Amino acid sequence: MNKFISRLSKYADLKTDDVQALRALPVRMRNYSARQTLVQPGAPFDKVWWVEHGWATRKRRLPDGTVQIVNFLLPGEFFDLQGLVGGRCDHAVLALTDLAVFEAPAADVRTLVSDRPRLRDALIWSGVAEAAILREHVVQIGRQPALRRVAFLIASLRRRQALSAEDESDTLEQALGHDVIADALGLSRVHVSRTLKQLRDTGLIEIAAGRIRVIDADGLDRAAQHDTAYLHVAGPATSA
Amino acid sequence: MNKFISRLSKYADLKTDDVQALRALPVRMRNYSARQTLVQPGAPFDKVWWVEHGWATRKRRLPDGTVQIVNFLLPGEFFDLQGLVGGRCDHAVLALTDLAVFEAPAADVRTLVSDRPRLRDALIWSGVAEAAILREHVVQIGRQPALRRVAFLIASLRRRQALSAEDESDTLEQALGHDVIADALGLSRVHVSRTLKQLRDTGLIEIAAGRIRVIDADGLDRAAQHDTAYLHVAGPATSA
DNA sequence: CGCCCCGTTGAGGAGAGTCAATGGCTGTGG
DNA sequence: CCACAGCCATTGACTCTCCTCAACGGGGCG
Repeated sequence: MNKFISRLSKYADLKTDDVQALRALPVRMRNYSARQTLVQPGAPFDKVWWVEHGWATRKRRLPDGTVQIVNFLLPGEFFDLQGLVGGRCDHAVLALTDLAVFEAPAADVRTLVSDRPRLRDALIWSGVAEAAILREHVVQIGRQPALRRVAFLIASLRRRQALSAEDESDTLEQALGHDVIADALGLSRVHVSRTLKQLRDTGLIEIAAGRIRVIDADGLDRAAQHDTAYLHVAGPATSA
Repeated sequence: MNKFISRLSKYADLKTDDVQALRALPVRMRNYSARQTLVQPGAPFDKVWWVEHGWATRKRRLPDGTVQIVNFLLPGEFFDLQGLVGGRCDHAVLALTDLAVFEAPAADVRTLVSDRPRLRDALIWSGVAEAAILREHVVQIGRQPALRRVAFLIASLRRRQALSAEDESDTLEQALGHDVIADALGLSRVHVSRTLKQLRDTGLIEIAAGRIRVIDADGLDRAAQHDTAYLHVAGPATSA
């Protein structure tokens, strides 16, 4: 719960009774192992989920077998506003690593949202932030060459993990296969390999045991032409 | 107001008092001419908007001058859940054609959302639907060749305009410049021209006075490998 | 009438994809 | 303890889609 609460706190000024209400939710923890499917496309949204530990992805498989990863789900991140309103999932959710998630019945969260405006706002913010990430993803894939896309992905994942982590590590806490990066960025595995080599050779990153370490964060942002505003890191606080 | 209300009605089972509450909003209509900017990047979200007539786009301009259109805004569509929670805009909103929008003070809509669960759900659905469109956009741009992207864009815009129109026309109600299509799909103007020619030559579409008419909707979907589920057309109704 | 915007068409080039072979690392079984 | 299999990253060679540059043309508008 803690990562989720600390993430939500960044989106709204939660009071102690809001936090207590969250803690009073009848949650259930579930564990998945890497590569396991959490949600099949077409599955109904009758629960609300969030990630406690490990990374997951939203992905779509096209008729010709190719895969596009639409987004990553990091610890503290909320699975979807759609959990609040039902419907069916238009994509799959897949564990990228060993994964621990909490789930709560949609009805209980709906009650929370009705009774507590601050929690409602925090959850809406969470949805707004994910939409911003999606928009940025469109921009990157649509208009950036491979080097910038890869640089961008690494820089943004590092920032996102910092959002709900205590220590601001310069290393991505999970190892990413080249095929994962390729499917996220619309590139081929081979070209991702070449591009990562380029980033290593220019001294921006380092890879050990599959885990990427950012050596020169500013250089990486420059390589990505990365504007950090989109993450809505500070949430409503910046709106003043 | 009518297009907005009829669109929201597709997302939740609004009662007459919900509709009355919407109509009681102190809205203000604004008109813009084509190419005018409605929202600058960085502008605060202190109002809630929706489109009554005409088309708009969300776009981002990169440091090197290239543009990526992130999404289109069609009549009846809601500008953003972010209007409910504030913050600043990470992209620009631009009138693609002459445009009429309604705006309402964020505070009034927030009250509505607090008091009326059905309206709250309808608005959240609206945000969920836009997120779905964004995900689909990522998939198309990431993993589809030019022909499929263009076919997809045309097919999906036609579907979206049908969502809040009475007549299900086979013609896109607004003319799209090739540069607009290019910026939406991450292609060059020249290549869009070639691709449209291909779609015309195979008898899938027809263009008169810049407006695209879909001749063979099924063929277009096949060309796009288009799965219509993502639009959440029927909203929660399909969740049963 | 002429300008300008926009779409069209052609030629050449660049970035990324595909195919394929190699090599390291890990896990497993003899 | 070693051999082998399988997975993943790497590298090379070739191909293809799409981009860029450029010229041309038609239609609308001043």
